[in-house]
Amino acid sequence: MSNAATETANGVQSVDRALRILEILARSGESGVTEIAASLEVHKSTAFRLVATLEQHGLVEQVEGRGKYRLGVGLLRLAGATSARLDVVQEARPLCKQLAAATGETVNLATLSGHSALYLDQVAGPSALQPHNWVGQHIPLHATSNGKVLMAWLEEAELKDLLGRLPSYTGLTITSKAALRKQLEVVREQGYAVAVDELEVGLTAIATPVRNAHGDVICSMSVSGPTFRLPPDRVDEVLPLLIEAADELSHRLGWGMR
Amino acid sequence: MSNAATETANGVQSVDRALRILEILARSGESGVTEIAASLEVHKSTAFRLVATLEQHGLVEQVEGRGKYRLGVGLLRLAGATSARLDVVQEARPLCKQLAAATGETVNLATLSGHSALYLDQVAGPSALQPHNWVGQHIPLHATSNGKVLMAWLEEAELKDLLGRLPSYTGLTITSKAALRKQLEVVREQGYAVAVDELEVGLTAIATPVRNAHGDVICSMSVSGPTFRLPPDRVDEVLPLLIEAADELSHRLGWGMR
DNA sequence: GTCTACGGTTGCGCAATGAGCAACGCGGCC
DNA sequence: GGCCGCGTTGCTCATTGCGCAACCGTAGAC
Repeated sequence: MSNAATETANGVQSVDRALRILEILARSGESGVTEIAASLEVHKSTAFRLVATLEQHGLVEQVEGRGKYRLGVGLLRLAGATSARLDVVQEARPLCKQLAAATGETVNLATLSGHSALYLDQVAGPSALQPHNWVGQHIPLHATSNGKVLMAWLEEAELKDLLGRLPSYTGLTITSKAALRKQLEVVREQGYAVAVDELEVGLTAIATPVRNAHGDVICSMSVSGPTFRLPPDRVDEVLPLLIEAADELSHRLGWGMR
Repeated sequence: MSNAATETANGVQSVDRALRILEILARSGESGVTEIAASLEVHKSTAFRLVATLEQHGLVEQVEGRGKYRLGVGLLRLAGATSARLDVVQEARPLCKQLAAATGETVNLATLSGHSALYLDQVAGPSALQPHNWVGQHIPLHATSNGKVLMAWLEEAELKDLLGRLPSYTGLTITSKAALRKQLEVVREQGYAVAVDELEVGLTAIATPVRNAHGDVICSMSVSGPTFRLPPDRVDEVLPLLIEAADELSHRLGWGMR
């Protein structure tokens, strides 16, 4: 009967709508009820009730009494519980902390998710405030050291699927497929990837693979910081520390035990 | 105040149930459909359909084909969008204000920065005796309640790096590393730190830790005032208020639930 | 200062939709 | 092999969630 427009295979309608509201808010940052209702193609009141229910659970909150809605802190609690059960993150946390302390820079853990890199965890260096929290964000693969590492050990078929458009973010972003493939070759050979000013001018990052018991690359660990603090010779200093930490993590996940 | 307890208030029933499933999974780590249905006091099939809808949006995932369900990485993505705009100071402000009003003393928020404590925010109490504004100032760690809290939960390596010279400011300043370590032990045990006349004669302060979703101590909240207004018995009165405020802040930042 | 418009909020009644039931397939365990 | 427990699915009914329309703030224009 209901040959709905988009993918509405099955599922509970109102729940589906509620979850779409969360996604809308994630994308827009802030939205009003009317705006949400328009996006969902439902009546204002329907959208309002859904939002109200989400609000009761702390997943959304309204900004300043009367006004728009945005995602709430309840999500942080849920996400905390999520990453707590991801054994990789759990296992990695002390290592990341130690690495962050040793290098003074920010350490990230990223994995492949869809067509981009999903940042699983972040430990900031001793600098006062967290630079920019990337946890949960999807970051383009071709412009980051993490992304290069995650792609480098993929099967040809999977890789091909990921290499779509390669948008440019700075003058140094790799935008040609051939050049990227060549890069990945280098990454595979040397066992790590570097990205200098490729995603953002002034941002340098180094990444290495983390393997599970089967030897699959399941995520990548990176150290990143402002380019002026991470010139080539400093990168050479940090690299062994990063590799040591990532190898230790792989080891704890069963890699190399046989 | 504390959510989750009050149910069946109003809102969209199916959405409410779906969100409760998320909370159940956050608490249990993994649950089967039958188990969830029992918790919700609904039929198995109902629980299944709700879970299936959550799964379509990546908020839950089933472990290994046939089996139990757990929270999914989609939550990390949503949480990423949340924490992108999340600012500790901003989140803390109303709580600090309330605490300042309740205690009549000055409330501060401090974090670790290099080798000292950086004061992020300050809300003065209504008293006539206004202390000078510490926001943006770097204050020695070993002579303040905030500093002790910030050090108490550090890794040994990081702590070692911080314990250099311990200059004396008053007759009561802790200047021996052994004594300081002992003090930190106490702080860890009792969950708060006190400093009386250690930085300045006539200045008393109490501080408690604020944690993020991972449980890391990211900053400390303190109440401070002239020692004559904060004798030991008054400290005992203020303490629960401070702890409540700091815990609430931690809660808003995602701590708890595990 | 008044008027208008816009956005969030709420009571009401109908029917769409989500919940319960029961049956099924599939493992694991006696 | 048979039993039991699990997740999963078709069917049916009435619960419940939806659309409507009216309400009530605030904000901006004239």
